[in-house]
Amino acid sequence: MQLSEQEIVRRQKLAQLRELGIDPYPAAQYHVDTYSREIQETYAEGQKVTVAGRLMSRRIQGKASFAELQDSTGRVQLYFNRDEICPGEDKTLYNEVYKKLLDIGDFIGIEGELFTTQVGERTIMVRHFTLLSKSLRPLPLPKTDADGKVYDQFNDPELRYRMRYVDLVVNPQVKETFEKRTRITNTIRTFFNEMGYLEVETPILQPIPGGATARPFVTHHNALNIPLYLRIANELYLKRLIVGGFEGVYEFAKDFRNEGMDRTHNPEFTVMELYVAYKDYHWMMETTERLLEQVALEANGSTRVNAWGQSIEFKAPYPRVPILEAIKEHTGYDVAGMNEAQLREIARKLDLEVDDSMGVGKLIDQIFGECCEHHYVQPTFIIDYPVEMSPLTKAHRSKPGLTERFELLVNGKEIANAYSELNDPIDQRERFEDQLRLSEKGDDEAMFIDQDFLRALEFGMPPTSGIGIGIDRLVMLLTDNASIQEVLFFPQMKPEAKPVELSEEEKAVMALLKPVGEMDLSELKEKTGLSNKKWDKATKALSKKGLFQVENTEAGLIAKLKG
RNA sequence: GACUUGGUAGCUCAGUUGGUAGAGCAUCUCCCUUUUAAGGAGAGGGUCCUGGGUUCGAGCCCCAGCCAAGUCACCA
Repeated sequence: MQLSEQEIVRRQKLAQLRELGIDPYPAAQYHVDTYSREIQETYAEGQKVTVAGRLMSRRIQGKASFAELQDSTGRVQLYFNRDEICPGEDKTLYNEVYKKLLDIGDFIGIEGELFTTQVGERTIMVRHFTLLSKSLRPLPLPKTDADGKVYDQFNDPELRYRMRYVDLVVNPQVKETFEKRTRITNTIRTFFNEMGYLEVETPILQPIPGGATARPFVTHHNALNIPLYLRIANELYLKRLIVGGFEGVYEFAKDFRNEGMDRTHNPEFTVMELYVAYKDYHWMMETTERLLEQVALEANGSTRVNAWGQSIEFKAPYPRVPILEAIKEHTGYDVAGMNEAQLREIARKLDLEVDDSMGVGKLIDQIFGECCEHHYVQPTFIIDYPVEMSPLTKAHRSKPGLTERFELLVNGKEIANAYSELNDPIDQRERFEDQLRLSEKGDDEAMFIDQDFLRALEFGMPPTSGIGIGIDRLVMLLTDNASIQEVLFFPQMKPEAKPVELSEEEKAVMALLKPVGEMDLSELKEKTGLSNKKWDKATKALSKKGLFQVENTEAGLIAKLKG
């Protein structure tokens, strides 16, 4: 491993600490009795405190020094004085250990007393300090001046996402985003728990990926020798639980979709799905607007949220707009009752891209998505979707061809999707068969037929209303982040390329093989002039690194370049 | 997948028709008892993303590739 100068220096310090009899990674627990935030909030002059955290900055001035300690709640200033720490003749602990062998980023424990400096900063007078863990890599060190101007900010998104641990240490606002995320999910849990609904867990590995239209990830179960899919939704399992007699069930589900990645899509993402028996989609709209009002309030202290340059008011109620009226309003076309050919004609007039695999549902979805969606900035329920784009939704009680479904749009983005669940097993089987025909036409997202789910419906499911809320996008909205990567601790990234280091022998082999690509094995060996042992070692190492492989062909053994 | 922009020291960034790689912070050495983004003085630190090409000479120009961000497409 290639070490930078600073990393080498820190390793040397590690050795020197051990020579002084100081364990840089002690095993014993360190009893903390105070957090930095408490010191700022409930300061008492002279109070004895024990704190622990990372050393984040130092200003050494001879026999005295100021430093900053960062714990899980924030930062507090430390004052190190040589003669306080080393009352006797031996000044090693200050001069050597503190000044020379500690580094920014090290975890230390501090025992001391609170006092206020002449400049008015609340500070700990250090009496004893304990090294708790030595840091071997230098942290980036953003600094903020009195005007709030930030210097040397650690802001390269690639580095921040790949090394989220560093991002969290040096960028407090990043930590706040994730703390807020947990507050949001806790609020939702409390809300549903208080309504008496049960939080459940359903399979992530599914033999049939159902409940949504999307491309799944496929994996394989060895013992059963069958393909399994990572779930794209958990809807069909939660409905089985309603069949089983639960009044209301919900799950925070990680779903997986094998699709592109951009600032609003990660291959794995979180959806909260809720199903409640004996309810319909009107009830669900009322529940949803109450829920979001509560969530916004607890996340930000206000029902009004400023995000992406918009001021969004989450106070209930939200308008209900039928999708066909939205299309009529924003395009001028009344598409109610149109067939596939007519819709395709309208889509073409609107300069939308369409292809022959698109059925009525997808065409309407396309028109709405392109021409209408972005108009809905304030929370709005778009309701009564055509049956063709809603294969799991109950037909509308009074409007033929439509279903009892709504999507909640905020800032032009879909935040939730909900409906009165289809519980007619015969209708459901026909809808699945329609999907199968779409699939045969080339729509690779159309749904599979889930026979077990149909069997469950045949035993009878009460009238039920269900909803799915995209948690990542909701968190983005409530934390004013434009990218999903900012609200996921570890967003998916391409793997980091590992630097491949080659020995002299391995280089010699590669040098001969690289210009030709492949070569007779024994000829290659002879040309390298390596001993048997060295040849064996070099080629094995190269194949392990994925650069080289041997193929057994009719013409004999052939050495080939790989990768 | 397409286009645009970027990749230079641990971090943030400069780098002029193509002519010996720079700054601030961090690091190291020395000096310094209540400071505040930054105490003073000095020193060290580089695969300029990778591989080709043009050239006497490439961080810079050309080609190919890798990674990222943004926009679009795809995708609820």
